[in-house]
Amino acid sequence: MNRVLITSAIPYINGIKHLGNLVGSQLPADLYARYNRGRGREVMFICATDEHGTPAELAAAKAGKPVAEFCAEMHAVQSEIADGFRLSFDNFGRSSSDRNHKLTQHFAGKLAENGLIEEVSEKQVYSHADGRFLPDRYIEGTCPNCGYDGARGDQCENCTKQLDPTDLIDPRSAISGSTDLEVRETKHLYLRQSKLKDKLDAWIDTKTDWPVLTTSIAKKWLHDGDGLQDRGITRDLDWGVPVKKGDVDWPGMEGKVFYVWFDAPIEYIAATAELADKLGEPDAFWHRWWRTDKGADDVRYVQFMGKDNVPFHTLSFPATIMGSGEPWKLVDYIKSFNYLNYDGGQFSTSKGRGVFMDQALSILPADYWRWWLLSHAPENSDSEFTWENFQVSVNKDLSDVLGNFVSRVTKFCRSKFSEAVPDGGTYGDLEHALIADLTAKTRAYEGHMEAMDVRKAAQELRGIWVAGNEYLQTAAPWTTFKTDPEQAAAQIRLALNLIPFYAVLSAPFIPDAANTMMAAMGADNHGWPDDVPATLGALKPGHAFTVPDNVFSKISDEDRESWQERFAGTRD
RNA sequence: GGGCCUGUAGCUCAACGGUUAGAGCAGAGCGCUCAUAACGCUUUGGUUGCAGGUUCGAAUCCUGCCAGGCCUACCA
Repeated sequence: MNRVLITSAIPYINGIKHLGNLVGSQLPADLYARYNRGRGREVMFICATDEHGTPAELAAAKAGKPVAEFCAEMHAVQSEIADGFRLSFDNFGRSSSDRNHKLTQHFAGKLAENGLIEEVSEKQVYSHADGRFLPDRYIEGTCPNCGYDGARGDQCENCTKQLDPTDLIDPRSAISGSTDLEVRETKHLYLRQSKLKDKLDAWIDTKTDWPVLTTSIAKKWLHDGDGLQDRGITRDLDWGVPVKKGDVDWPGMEGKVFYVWFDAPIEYIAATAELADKLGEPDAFWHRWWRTDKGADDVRYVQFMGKDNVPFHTLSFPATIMGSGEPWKLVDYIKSFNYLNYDGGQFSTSKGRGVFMDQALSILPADYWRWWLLSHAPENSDSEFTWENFQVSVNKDLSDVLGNFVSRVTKFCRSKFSEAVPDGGTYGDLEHALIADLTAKTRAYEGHMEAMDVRKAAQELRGIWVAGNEYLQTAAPWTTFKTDPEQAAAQIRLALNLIPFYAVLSAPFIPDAANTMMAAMGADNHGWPDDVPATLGALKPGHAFTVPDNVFSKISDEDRESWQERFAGTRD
């Protein structure tokens, strides 16, 4: 397994995402990408913006901009924020790209050729005032069941009854409030997933090592009721991928676009092709990641996503791939996450509740967020962000354990020796015991990272940092120095060597701090410590370093309190 | 309504059916003084949501109940 293809669920274009969105896909995907690069594997890490669908059109209208312009701007914004969090995408593409248009149309054409597309005539609600068909949940009215007047066309939020838009009393458009609605006949394409049910079922059955969260959702959809249902893959919208059969028109489907969930996962492939275009590379560049007949047969493909994305990635997208009859790469492992809650409730984009990605970066460096979010990733159940927990965890782990270690070692050496690795002395039992301990811990850390056990990996990494402080306390070079400066030199030489070692191991979690540590130590070997003893001898006597400023400053009580207040209410 | 997940120390979380249920933080005590009032050591703290059952043995498996969360297919 020397080549790893990693995709993160693609964030929707209509606004800036909150920390829950970040920790559910992009951040753990980045952790895994950085780790695999660190291990020397060839990595293709892909993300993009998901730009189609009704909410994008509405958000653009609200911003008073043409949807294409709005999406271009929001893509730039999200791209900049991703950079701010040090998300190391090889490409951050756009689902509205020409590549995605072509590939989506290609897949649709192949599916049609293979008899997996069905044309269905159905009735949908059209709003004259809005000039558009309305998805069920964009229709509001009075619930026939409980009389609640804010019921949506798909479900009444008050009594939770499932509804059909035509059930509503006095229906109106949720967009404009207009009651000038009409039920119209419209033709749509359906992906005949039901024909692939057994194949999908058998495929899922082979994925015994996937998280329960992933497989249970897939199983539910496969077996619930009548089993996997066919799915509409077109919509009556202006903005999207025009419905075509490959590169030829699709009679009767003029003016329609593919459903956003049909084209979004295809963008993983398209974004890789977009990268080839940017680099001026031929199609072979991306084929070797995505076509098993063109070099992708030895690729391990891992997807990261929040639990809400699972049905599309376990069923619809694989159905698209399988149904094409072409040798496209299927996912090998799906890592899914639960939700992160905020201070006793949910993050809410509409209410502006919680911390959004841009706000997070405006108050603290990316590493603080990365560390907390990853070390508390909602892997087994929903987890909760509180400011108290955030402050205590970050101060303790990053400032006291890691940052202070770097500080005490470099400052001690500067004051007793110089700003260079001291010569003299030899390693004794204590030093060899530390090296053995760190070797074991490093192997354990690797095990957790390979398994994508994010929290366990963070815990192990923290243990590796702690081992340095334990060693210093036991070796006590400040005491040794008084009687045996040579021995103290050997002790501090080892301690100094821990800094670049820590930097390389920690880089997937806290890349900026890792760079700071490497730079301060004048270290240029970013290679993974496969050989821990050798790595801990990399900085030779006489090697110059500088004492860095505090790698992590602490979060004060005043800051915490002010942020707590600021983010409790409404955004902006 | 149905499905799935979760419930373990004050908090965040561990624990292939197998010693006495463990870590970190918080609390208490001691030590150290190189360091960002940092670090290290020791320690208090649990009827594993409740009630049954299976088993030589249950936090773990089964049944029922309670509480919280998510999903339930045209928002994405």
